[in-house]
Amino acid sequence: MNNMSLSEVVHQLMHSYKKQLHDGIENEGILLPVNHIRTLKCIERVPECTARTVAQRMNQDKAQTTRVLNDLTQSGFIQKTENPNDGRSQFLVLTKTGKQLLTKINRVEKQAAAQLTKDLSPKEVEAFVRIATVMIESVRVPAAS
Amino acid sequence: MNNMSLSEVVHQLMHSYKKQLHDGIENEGILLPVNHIRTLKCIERVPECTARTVAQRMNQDKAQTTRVLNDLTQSGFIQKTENPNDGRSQFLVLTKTGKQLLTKINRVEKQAAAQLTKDLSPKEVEAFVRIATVMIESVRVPAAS
DNA sequence: GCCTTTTGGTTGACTTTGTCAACCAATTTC
DNA sequence: GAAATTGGTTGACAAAGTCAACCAAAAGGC
Repeated sequence: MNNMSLSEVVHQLMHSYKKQLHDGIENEGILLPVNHIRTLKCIERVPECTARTVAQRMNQDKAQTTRVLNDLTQSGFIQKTENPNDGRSQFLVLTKTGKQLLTKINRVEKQAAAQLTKDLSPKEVEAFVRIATVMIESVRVPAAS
Repeated sequence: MNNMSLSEVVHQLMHSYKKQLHDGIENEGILLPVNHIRTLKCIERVPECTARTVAQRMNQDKAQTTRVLNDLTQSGFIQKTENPNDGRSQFLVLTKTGKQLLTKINRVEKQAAAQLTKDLSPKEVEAFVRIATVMIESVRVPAAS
């Protein structure tokens, strides 16, 4: 039996998943990197989403977040609108095009996840997500309040 | 509760783990990217290891594998020796320096893994690795025999 | 209220990881 | 023995990530 270490399975799972998702997305004629997709989904899910929100939720460097957001803005998938409470900040809003794209993305991601979990029970998948979340939380630096 | 999707936990776990490992390695005064470390560990574990073996075991593009191996060779951690059975191929051998480095790396990686799994039981960790392996296998393209 | 500190976001420059194509020599296949 | 395949290499590029420096807005402290 191929007995991979924890670190090795995390690497390979990441790679497998990204490839699966990427293949699915290409089949759908979408040319967006995986990270852009994660960002769109974050914006979809979080009310009054800002760049800071995305960076935090995605555990990502703010410089990187800004760049992805700029790409998505230029592609017409999102818009930045003024935050009335903070002049430095902008709310991120999905455009019509962005929403349409996300419909496709959500379908593709469901397929990718289904492919990955086809040999697993729902309980096992749930356990996996729960355990992974515990690991993530165990090393997360708490955001300043 | 923060209910992350499968894809999101995989991303964030990957990121958390790499950062943990990277921090530990930096503390040890080792300046090697995580991928180099994975490669060294692969060479340590597999008898008669070749570039092809590494690429396959790590689910990685052979061009990328070659580059990492060249870096490690130049840094004096491994050596390429002739494969008597195949003129195209070389066996990869850890040098003394490479072995010493791996001793440190194995310690750091153990610490990183311990940190990540500190709130989990051994059973949960084992379940995680098993479930992850099933997912990886579900999308792996079988290597030509 | 003014000065200092912190924060949200941006840009530059760079590293790391990953991918695809084209190539060459060695091996395998038929 | 010629054709196909394979192991490995190099070039060129994209994607993901990091660090530093910067600016304007907000918060904090006196």
